[in-house]
Amino acid sequence: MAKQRLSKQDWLTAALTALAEGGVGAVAVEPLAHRLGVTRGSFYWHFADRNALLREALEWWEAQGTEAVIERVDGIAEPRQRLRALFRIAITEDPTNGLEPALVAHADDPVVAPALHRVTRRRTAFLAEVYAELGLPAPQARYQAACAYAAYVGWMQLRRATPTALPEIADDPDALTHFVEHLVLAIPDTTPP
Amino acid sequence: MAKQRLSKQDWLTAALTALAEGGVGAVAVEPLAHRLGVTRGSFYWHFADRNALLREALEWWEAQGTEAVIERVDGIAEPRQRLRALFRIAITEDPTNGLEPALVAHADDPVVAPALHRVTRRRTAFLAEVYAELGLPAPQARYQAACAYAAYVGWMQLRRATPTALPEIADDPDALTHFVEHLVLAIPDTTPP
DNA sequence: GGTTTTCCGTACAGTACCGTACGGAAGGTG
DNA sequence: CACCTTCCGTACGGTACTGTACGGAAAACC
Repeated sequence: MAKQRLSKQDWLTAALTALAEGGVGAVAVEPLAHRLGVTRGSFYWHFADRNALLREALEWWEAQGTEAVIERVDGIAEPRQRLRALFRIAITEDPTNGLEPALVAHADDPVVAPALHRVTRRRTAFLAEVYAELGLPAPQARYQAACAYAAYVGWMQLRRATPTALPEIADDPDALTHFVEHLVLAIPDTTPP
Repeated sequence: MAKQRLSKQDWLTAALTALAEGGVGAVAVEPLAHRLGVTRGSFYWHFADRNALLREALEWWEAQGTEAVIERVDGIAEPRQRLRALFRIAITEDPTNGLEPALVAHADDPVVAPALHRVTRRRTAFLAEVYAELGLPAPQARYQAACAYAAYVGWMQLRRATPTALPEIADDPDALTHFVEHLVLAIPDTTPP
């Protein structure tokens, strides 16, 4: 039923799945081999060691989960529509659900840290550009980008961790709309009375 | 220099520190014993096993990090001021920084899941109450509570994971103000044109 | 100050994973 | 069909952790 011979990509996708489910510690050669129906002999032909698998898996995620999405929405002329499309894609089409919390939990890992750093910078920079295009001055645009990205990250996190405790976050389209509009509409004046 | 004899609480705080730093997998008896300057013989007198330590540590965190904060701000009459105080306390006075991402990353853990569930429900319920007090109808209040709590969770997560990639999130008081006001000011009308 | 309780060290299996070395089967190539 | 490359299984040693059993020191009590 399963493939007899595995490719490198098979191991990468399996690693990303395990990473999203059980964190960095779950990216272990023996359990993955067991799940793939082979022995560890297969792994050590494709990869040098466990860290190599982790590094390559993160590089693949970095490309698919960031650059690909940005390219898809970069052609939308109207900034607000561009933001809406971006958030909706990022939230609803996430192929590796729950991967980001797993990475953040091991942000001190020497393999995880660089990938996380690059992705965060790339995404917040893109957001800040759009908010600036909407008329916010540069510092405000960066603040707003940080807020929006934090909200996105937290949303993904809660949806994965506690879907039953927060039912509207899982499958309520109205809640999603509320959330997206909350991110799109930047608040101009924030000085408390 | 270090205490000769340890109490149960010593193990609990050490477990929470390790949990915040290295995730659930880092709550291991032998490394903790080494860090505390004792052997594992000490541990197995205080606790039945590793899961017991994890469970009790989470219960302690649950009480300190949720109920205690809510009680502190519950006396503030003005709802907006109550929200501001709540968020500022939760963000700036978090004693166990980075613990939540570690928990979310192992949300499927049978010990972690119940604690996470209870905390999420308690916090979002409190937020929804305040937003309702601000005039939002019940569903909107719940949506807004979910948004605000997601933003808070993501903020804590980013601050711990990528402080260098997002410098304003770490130690910029203006960014913090922007963020808090972004959460306090609920957006009434969200229908896109 | 002797006894009891509290706490910790030591020693012993047992488990799960890593990485290496090597042999051999499966699959393409001439 | 020989041959060579690609891929995988097996076997070995090593590391790190878990939990248990038991003895003994350190504090507390009267």
